[in-house]
Order: sequence, then C-alpha cells, then structure tokens
Amino acid sequence: MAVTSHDVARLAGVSQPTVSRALRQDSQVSAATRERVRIAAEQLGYVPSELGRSLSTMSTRQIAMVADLDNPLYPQLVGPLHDAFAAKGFRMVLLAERGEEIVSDGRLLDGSVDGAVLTTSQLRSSLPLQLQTRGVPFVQLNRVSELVEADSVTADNVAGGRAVAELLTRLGHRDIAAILGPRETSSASERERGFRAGLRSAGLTLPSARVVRGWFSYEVGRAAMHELLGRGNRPTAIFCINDIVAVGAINALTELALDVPNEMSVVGFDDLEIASWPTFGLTSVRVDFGGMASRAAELLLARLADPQGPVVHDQFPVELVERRTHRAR
Amino acid sequence: MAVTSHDVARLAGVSQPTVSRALRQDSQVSAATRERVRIAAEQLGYVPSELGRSLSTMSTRQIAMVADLDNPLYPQLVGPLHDAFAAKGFRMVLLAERGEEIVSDGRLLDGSVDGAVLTTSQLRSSLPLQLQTRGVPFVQLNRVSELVEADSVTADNVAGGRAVAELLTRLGHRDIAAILGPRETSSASERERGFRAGLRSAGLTLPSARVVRGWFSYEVGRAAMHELLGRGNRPTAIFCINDIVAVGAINALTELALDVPNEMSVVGFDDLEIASWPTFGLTSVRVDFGGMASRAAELLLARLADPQGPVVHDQFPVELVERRTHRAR
DNA sequence: CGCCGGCTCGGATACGTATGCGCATGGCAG
DNA sequence: CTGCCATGCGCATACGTATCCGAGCCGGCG
Repeated sequence: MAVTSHDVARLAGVSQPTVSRALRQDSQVSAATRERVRIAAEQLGYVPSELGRSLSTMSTRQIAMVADLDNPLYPQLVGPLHDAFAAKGFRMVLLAERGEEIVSDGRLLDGSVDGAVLTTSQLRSSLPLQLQTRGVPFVQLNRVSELVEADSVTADNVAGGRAVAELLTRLGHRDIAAILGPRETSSASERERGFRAGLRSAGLTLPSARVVRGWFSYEVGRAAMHELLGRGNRPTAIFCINDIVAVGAINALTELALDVPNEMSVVGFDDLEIASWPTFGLTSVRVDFGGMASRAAELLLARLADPQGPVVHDQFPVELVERRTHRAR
Repeated sequence: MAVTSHDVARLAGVSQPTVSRALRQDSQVSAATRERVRIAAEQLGYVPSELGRSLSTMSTRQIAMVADLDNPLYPQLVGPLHDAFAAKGFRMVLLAERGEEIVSDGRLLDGSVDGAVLTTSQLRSSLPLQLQTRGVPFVQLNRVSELVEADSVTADNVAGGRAVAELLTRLGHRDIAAILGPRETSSASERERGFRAGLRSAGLTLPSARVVRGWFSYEVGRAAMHELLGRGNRPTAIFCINDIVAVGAINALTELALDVPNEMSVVGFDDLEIASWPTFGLTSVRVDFGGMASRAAELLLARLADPQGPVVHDQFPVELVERRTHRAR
C-alpha cells in the first residue's frame, strides 16, 4: 500500500540501505547517487515510516506533554514547549487529561515517546514513579509529586501566597476568606501555606468557616463564593487559588449585585490574560509560565542527553500585580 | 534495556509468539500457560512495545486531532473526541497548531497515525489533499476545505448568521456593524454570508466602513471595536464572528465606559461557556460542539472500517440564545 | 493397535528502517 | 606491476511484535 524505501530503491536502481543513507545526507553515498535517490523518492511521494525508523534506532524523537485541557492555564504552556522541542528536532504530542481523571493508559511506558513533560502531577501520583522505574526521562512542570526526586520547574508559590496575604492585611482587611485548591496538588498547597503564613505574620488566622476548597475551575469558584456568602456575615476580602476560580467568584458576586472591590476585595493567582481584561482588572500574582515551559524543555533535553546528570529543581520568582479588584478596608 | 516479549518468554519457559498470544487472551493458548505468562510479565514489569506492534500489524490505533489551542473553542472538542475513540480502542494525540500557522511536519503522513480529525482546515489548505492522496482517512470538523470531497461535520453557520441579522433588524437596528473572521475559513465565511443575507432580507446592507476583519481572538475583537468606534458616529449594534471576539469587543466598550446593551447591542457566535457568565450574559448562537465531535469520531471510525463507503456531510442545526447584550433600538 | 483430529505450542517470517561490516572499484605511491 | 587505502555501495542483521503454518502430543474411535 504505502511507498517504502524498497520501492524507492528499486526505482533508483540501488539498494534499500543506500536509500536510507542518501535521504539522510549521509556522506558515504556519492552526490550523484544521492540525487538519483532524491528524484526517485520525490517521484513516488515517499515519506519515511516513523515507525520503522523508531524501532530501528530505538528513539522516537517524540515528547509527550501531559496536560489538563479543561484548565485554561495549560494551552498557554503548549506553545513554548512546542517551540523549544521543535528547535532540537523533537516532536511534541499532547496527552489529554480530563478534570481529575488520571492518565491510566501506558502510552508513556510503551516506548512510543522518548520523554515526557508532566504538568498535572498530584502529590501522591504514581505516574512519575513508574516513569522513573521504566527509565523514561521526564520533567515536572508547575506541579510536582512528592514521591519522586526528579527534575522540576515550579513557581515560588509560597512567596506568592504570602504576598497576597501581606497586600490584604496591609490594606486593613481583618476578615479574610479563601477559596483554596485541592490538597493533592503541590501548587495549591504551597500557595495555601504561603497565604496562611502571611496571615499569621499579621496576627490573623484563616478560620475553616472562611474556607471552601475545590478543583481549579470557574464553576467551583462561582459555587464556592455562593457557599461562603450563604454562611452569614460576609468577609471583606477573598483570596482565590487561581484566576479561573477568582473569575468564578467575581461572577457570583455580580449575580448578587455585590460590588468589587467596594464590597469585597478579590485576589487571584497566575495572572492569565483574562485577569488583565478591563471587565475584571483582577489583582493577581504573575507567574512566568512561558519562561517556565522553555526551561522545562531545556531540562528535559539535557536529561535525554545525560540520563545520569544531577537533578535540577528550578523555582521561578513571582510578582504581585495590583489591578482594580482590591481596596483598602 | 527495556523488557521485551523475549525476556518474558525466557522467564515463563515458552516462546515469544506464545507470550504475544497469551497476553492478548488468544484462545489458542491453554489457561495454564496464559497464567504462567501473565505472572512472568508482571514480574518483569513488561509493557508491550507499541512500536513493534504497530509495525507488525500495520495499524497504530492512534488518531490525530489537529487543533489550534490558542482558541478556547478547541479544548472543548477534545473531551468528546477522546471518549468516542477510547470506547473503540483508539488513542488520541493532539497536534498543536499555533495561531494561523499550519502544521507542516509529516506526522500525519509518516504512518504514525491511522487517521485524523482536522478542526482547523482553511478553505484552500493543502493538507486534506495530501492526506487523501496518501490514503490517510480523515474527517473535517467545524471547518472544511473546498479542495477536497471528504467526510465532514459542520454547524449550520449560514442559518446562524441569518438568525443574528433577523434578531437585530427585528429589534429596529438599522446601523449595524460586524467584526468578521478570516475569509479563508469556511465557518467565518458562512456566518458572514448568512448574516449579510439576513440583512438584505430586511433591506439593509453591511457597508465596508462598518466592517473589521481579523482572526478569532480576544485581542482582535478588542482592537476591532476600538477601530470601529474611531471611525466616527457609532453603530447601534454589532455582530461578532464568535464569542471570543465578542468578549474582546465588550471589553473595549467597557474601557470606553459605553454600556452594553443600552449604547450598543453585541451578539456573538458559538455559545461557549463564557457567554453564559453573569458578567457578560452574551447573546449568541449555540453550536452543539460536543455532539459534533462525537459524530465526527463516529464518521472517522466508519471510514476506517470501510474506506470505500459513501462520503458523509453532516450539518448540525444551531439555535439563537438570547441573553442580555441585545436590546431594541 | 493404528489413524485421525483437536488442542498447544514453536519456528520462520514479515513489517520498514538503520547500521556494522565486508566487498568491489579505482587511484596513487612505491 | 603490486600493494595499499579511500570511496561507494550492498548484504546481513537488528529492533519488537504478530501471524502463518507446521509439528508434536494426547485422546478417542474404528
């Protein structure tokens, strides 16, 4: 059915290995032969089988990115990763993870990729362990697992959480609520830890009556805000574990005709593009996801080149971005 | 390095073919042997090489989805496609396309996928032609190419555009603007065609002074709105080629402190989740992308089973969803 | 007791490409 | 003229799995 290197060889009057070498610009074949082969290949519309090549060389030149596409954060990581890998001759494929569901199939283990970028590791996720056992190089981006010692690129979530607490307390807020994320993810739990530490420094605590916890989504933010407001007298400020949740919270406030920031200060995290929309003007914590993605690609490529090299943990600084959703009490 | 079926065979005291058969529950191998093999495989942590299997069977059980991840519409198609394929034993990989850039590499042609779902075909895109020539089954979802006769699943964009025009004219608007999409995409040009036809039915036209054209993005919508308003006296209503553009336009209006819908009616298209956010309450045209995605998967699987079957063009109806961004003039 | 059939399994091979190695050719120096 | 080396190419094989076909074994039946 499909055209193979044997077909090209027959047409060009050479052997199959010569076709293989010629098309890869191997200097062992003469310029004349190379040209003959090129013509024949073009004539037949020959495209080398990636399967055959991979099996023969034991390398696929493919990198998998495991991401949760329901979360608007991740599409943003795709571009930089793609470019960094493409520059080194690697292809990138996306393995979609949906909601909280974990990738269970063995596409990462069955030899069809050379390495992986994990962006949605949970703290006790076994996937990184499996990869390590099977010798599949990988790097953790954004979130990490605590079960494994491996290359990672993260943001300084603790500092970010602390900065939010400092901002709000400095503005005079004393009754502060929070919509937190799942304890199972390192990013959410670090942000929470930093935030609580910041409150403590100001002599405050975060009572459980002022906390709702959920996954990173618009709908969770919206429902959580309603839940918090339904508990009686309302806080004067709220910290949201990320921008999507914050936007959900703001929409809940809009539904109830409560003004932001006059009746409630709202702060997010991530500084996605949506935070800068005039409609929201969301105060948030900027994370350089583009830079982190590039760095992660760099680390993975280094790991492919030297599987024994020292493990690297890279932490990116974050920056508070003050817009219009916070106000002095 | 990696564990192969030969290793398992040696440990279980059988031949490699027997391992292959045993692990795939082939009834030719006795229950006892099957169990011995299973134990041995587990003990070694054996994972069958997908490369070897694919090369041997000439089928990869992988489907590629080509999508533009910068557009929030596409993540929404991933889930339904993924599930429909998974149900039939196929894996899905995403090939990212960025902005207007076309996928140029040959991952679709090099035999590493059994088929493809194209979601971002441009009208004169050559990719579908190449696939057809190479005999790679594919289905076009959402947008189609005019150069090829192949399975497709689309929305009734013409009817949607017409419905928007009818809504606005019925409300008494006479000076209507539009932020249109690229002529190179079927979805945008069909919506435009329907919209213009609807205006014509009401005795109106769409003067070029009232039109800005751009790609499907927030920033385009925002800039286009500023551009339109900078041209002097302003229209009373505007049709945006999709919801993302509409949200950009609304944000531009917010920046200028112009009230929606009192000073300008805005209508989008697609009815993404964001359209239903209380903050926007965007009037839009609902497209059943989930249903379309499932149908596309179905068509592709049918095509894989019967490459010679009749070509199917499936068009889904759309529905106007009236929210709060339109108002009688 | 011999033959046949069914049940299990293994040997050989195929899939498409890459590569180690050997062979032929030709040129040049001795 | 002979020997040597460099160049250019083909043969054989490897990668890991699936499958065709044949071989062995056992039981049952004639």
